[in-house]
Amino acid sequence: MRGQIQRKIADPVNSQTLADFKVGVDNVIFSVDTLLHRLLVLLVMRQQEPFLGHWCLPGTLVRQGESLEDAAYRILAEKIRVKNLYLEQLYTFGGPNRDPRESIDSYGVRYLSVSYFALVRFEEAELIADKVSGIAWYPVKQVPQLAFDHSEILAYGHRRLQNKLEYSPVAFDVLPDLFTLSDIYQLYTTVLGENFADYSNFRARLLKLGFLYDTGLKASRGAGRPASLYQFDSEAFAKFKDKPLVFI
Amino acid sequence: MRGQIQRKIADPVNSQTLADFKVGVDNVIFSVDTLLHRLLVLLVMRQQEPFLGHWCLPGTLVRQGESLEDAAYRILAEKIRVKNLYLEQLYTFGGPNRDPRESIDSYGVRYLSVSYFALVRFEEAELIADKVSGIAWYPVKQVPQLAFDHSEILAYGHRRLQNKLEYSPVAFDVLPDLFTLSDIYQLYTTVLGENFADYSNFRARLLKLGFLYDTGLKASRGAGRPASLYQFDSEAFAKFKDKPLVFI
DNA sequence: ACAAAAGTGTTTTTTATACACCCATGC
DNA sequence: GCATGGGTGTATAAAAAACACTTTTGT
Repeated sequence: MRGQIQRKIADPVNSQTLADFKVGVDNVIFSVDTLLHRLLVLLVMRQQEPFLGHWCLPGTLVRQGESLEDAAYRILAEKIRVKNLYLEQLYTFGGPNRDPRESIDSYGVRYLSVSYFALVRFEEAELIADKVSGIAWYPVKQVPQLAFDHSEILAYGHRRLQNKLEYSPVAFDVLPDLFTLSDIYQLYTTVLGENFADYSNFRARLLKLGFLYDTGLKASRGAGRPASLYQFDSEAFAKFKDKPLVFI
Repeated sequence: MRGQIQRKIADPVNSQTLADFKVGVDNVIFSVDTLLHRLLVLLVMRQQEPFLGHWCLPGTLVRQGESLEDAAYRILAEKIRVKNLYLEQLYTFGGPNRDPRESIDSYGVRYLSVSYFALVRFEEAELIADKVSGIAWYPVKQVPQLAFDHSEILAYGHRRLQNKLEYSPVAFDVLPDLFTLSDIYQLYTTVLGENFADYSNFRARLLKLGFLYDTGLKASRGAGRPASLYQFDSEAFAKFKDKPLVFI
């Protein structure tokens, strides 16, 4: 905050030492492939220097009149078509020398990244391939070294996802309208690992919360007993707003 | 991210529509007056337009070569002298029109604020009054309307403080080397309100964690039985790192 | 002696964890 | 009929919550 005006009035001495910033938004977009039991993150390949040909998180510059969150949604919409998603601000990375271009044009320009974290439904998400570009879902466990400090951003986003899943109902923003309890369970095990609770206890806890409505409909998927299809009851969930919630 | 260079090379069409940013850091600095049972936040009075004469959060512009966190520490050090504190990034507010100067010099310049949240020890903190200025601890419940969107930032910081206190040991960063269990209890009740747990249960839970060492020393403060003075044992605490922690 | 503050213990309720077992379907 | 996945129940352990009581000080 405080730009030219204050520099002239209040701080003429230090005016050269202030940093000028380019502000961008980078998204850590996760999805869960429950069939293959993999947590995926969306990566794009850089089409120009620096880091030409390296994978990185999808990012964009913020436009005039556009909020940071709008920019995050825009970048997401440019890369994938998806109806339901969860998105929130993650962290702001703004240290010096996080972008090699800072030294090149050496006007003291700094590159700041406000990162956002998103979770989308894998089965629904449709990747938008632009002409040239590389764009792909990468299993989080197999992500290569990323451009800039994006590996660090991704690691931070991964931790946030795990916490979010345990303490808030993000999963339901990403599940289809009708889903089975084991759909949820698969999602949780994939993201959190196998050691958090067995199916039976997970089930009991979730149902006791009372915001899952059993439609009576059944889903038959190959062998085994057909599962009940549930619906998220946002009215019944409303009373949990503000209260801390543990889902695992 | 991506500034002049990319504008010329990759996106000449939209170059006018991109926003330029002034980046500042604003701190929400809390302290707890356990004697008067009040949660306090540090406010300063603006010395220039816009919002001349209004209270706001202490903030600063980021300098060349200075990280965001460095800037946050610098602004804190300019306002108070304090040895122990907890500080972390809070949130980045960067929507359009959050600063009236945007419309004035209308070059499309945007004012972005990376906010930091800090907790310091009230008894130890010494306010640094610069020549003219107003600077004061305000009870959070009695804070007036603040300049810019700082009321919103404060509200966000307040929520974060409450969560932090419940789930992490921030309190111990702010307690003196030797403290009594009721010191901690007072701190918790002041921040979280009176309805979280009674003293007896709070005590039992905290001691069971095993990282508080009873020095055997006693603190006698007026009437009543003298309290044992405890010490935070960071070695014994180490095993709780990474694990989720609930303190209330 | 008694009020005030610290500290201990006990009882009840709730929640977590680990299982064992029954149910409905496809092949 | 049996493998496969869905669903229920139970027994035990641990934790949370409520509250009664004892101890040690100052006055």
